[in-house]
Amino acid sequence: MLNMRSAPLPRTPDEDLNTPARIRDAAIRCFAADGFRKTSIRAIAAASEVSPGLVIHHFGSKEKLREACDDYVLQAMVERANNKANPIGLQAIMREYLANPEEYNVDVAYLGKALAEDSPAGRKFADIMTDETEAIIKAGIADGSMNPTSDIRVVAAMIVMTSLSILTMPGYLSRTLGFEAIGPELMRRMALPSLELYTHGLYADDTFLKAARETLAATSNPRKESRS
Amino acid sequence: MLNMRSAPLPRTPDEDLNTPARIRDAAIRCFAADGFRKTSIRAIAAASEVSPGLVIHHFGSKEKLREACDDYVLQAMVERANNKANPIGLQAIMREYLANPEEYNVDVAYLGKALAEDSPAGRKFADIMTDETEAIIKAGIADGSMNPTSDIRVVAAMIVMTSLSILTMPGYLSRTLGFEAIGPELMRRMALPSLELYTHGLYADDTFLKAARETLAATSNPRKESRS
DNA sequence: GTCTATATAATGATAGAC
DNA sequence: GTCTATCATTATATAGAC
Repeated sequence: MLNMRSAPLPRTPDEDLNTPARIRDAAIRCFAADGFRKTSIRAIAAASEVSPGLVIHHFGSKEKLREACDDYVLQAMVERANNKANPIGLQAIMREYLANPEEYNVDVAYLGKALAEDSPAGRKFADIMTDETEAIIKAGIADGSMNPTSDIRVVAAMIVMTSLSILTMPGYLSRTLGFEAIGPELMRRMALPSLELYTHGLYADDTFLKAARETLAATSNPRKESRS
Repeated sequence: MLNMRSAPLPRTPDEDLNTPARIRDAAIRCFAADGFRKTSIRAIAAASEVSPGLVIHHFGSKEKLREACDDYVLQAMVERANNKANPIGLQAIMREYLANPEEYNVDVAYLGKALAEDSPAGRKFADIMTDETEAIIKAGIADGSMNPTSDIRVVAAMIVMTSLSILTMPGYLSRTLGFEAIGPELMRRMALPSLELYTHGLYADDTFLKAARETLAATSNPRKESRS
């Protein structure tokens, strides 16, 4: 049922890798730690213990190296994502975090930076996640396990944004909750209250909702200044 | 009751500003558009129609210029934030957006980049917003308008993350919902479903919540490997 | 395949004329 | 106050030896 069996990644343990792969992995670590823009070819060369020239020789340019990293990380993440069970977005990522301790964090951090920098990999990941989330919600509403909504896509986007925030603003979250960093402990603390929120909602009654409905109805076609 | 009266900002309309102020405003626009790191002194100089040397002459360094921009934007935002009414985080920002059309977006975009780049202004803004949100939730629970939770701080963090995502990932949100950019229309579309989510929750029953409670209870003190 | 050396460009910051 | 010119650093990328 769960995919806790397969290791975080079949990513070959250490340095029985060939040079391009070692450079790529070092680049992924660098990009994950400092972001693409801040990371220099020199830093990647140092991290992979080769010369800066060799990095370019194998990948052509920093941009092409990024593409290689994007592809690699995306494939790894999507692979894992496809094994995920029901609970939506946040819970899914939480489970992943809880299940896999380290190693996994590199890809997560990489995507976090990719999302924050709005790079191609970040966009693609967000889009995939949104579509999947929307499908899950649609199915949930159909089978009665989730509440209907006036706009599934918006709900999917909101849930995805909350989930992705854990990746794009890990410093904020850990600081706000008093942890040193994102990790199993923090995730465990969030598990229950987040489910409570998604189960019971925040507002105790329909006051705000009704008010908004009326406001919107009134504002909906509010006699725009004459069209002519 | 609402603060729609006061203009978006008393920020003096155009260029009856002295040079440092003009440079600062141009820098804010540049940082808001491209982020701090990507923006060069030269770009700011061009945008404010002065020489690169003058930018440094007035602010000492790019970092000091950033601090000046941070202070200015933060003050403007906090000022507005203090006028906000009840509805939590997301709704508050939505209202701001709906009330103020343009001009306001510069500050919002600035903070979005600041948050994405994890700069001092972004941190401070997020922290302020979290504390305020937590206080509002606490009060809401006390007066019965909001549902109790096992961890107010976590709920506050989640709501803040969702709200801030609109700032840190504006491209994602508009793309996902099929808009050209963040704006009143998009905000209007989100208003109702987000309130529905915060009012009724996503899950139709307690299944997941109960399951999580049991799992956590079982995992809580799961006989860690002997402590010795 | 891998390195060293270097070309080329951009950046933040300084110096000094006006 | 404002500019021009320039320095010093850093960056990506290239060239050619080994």
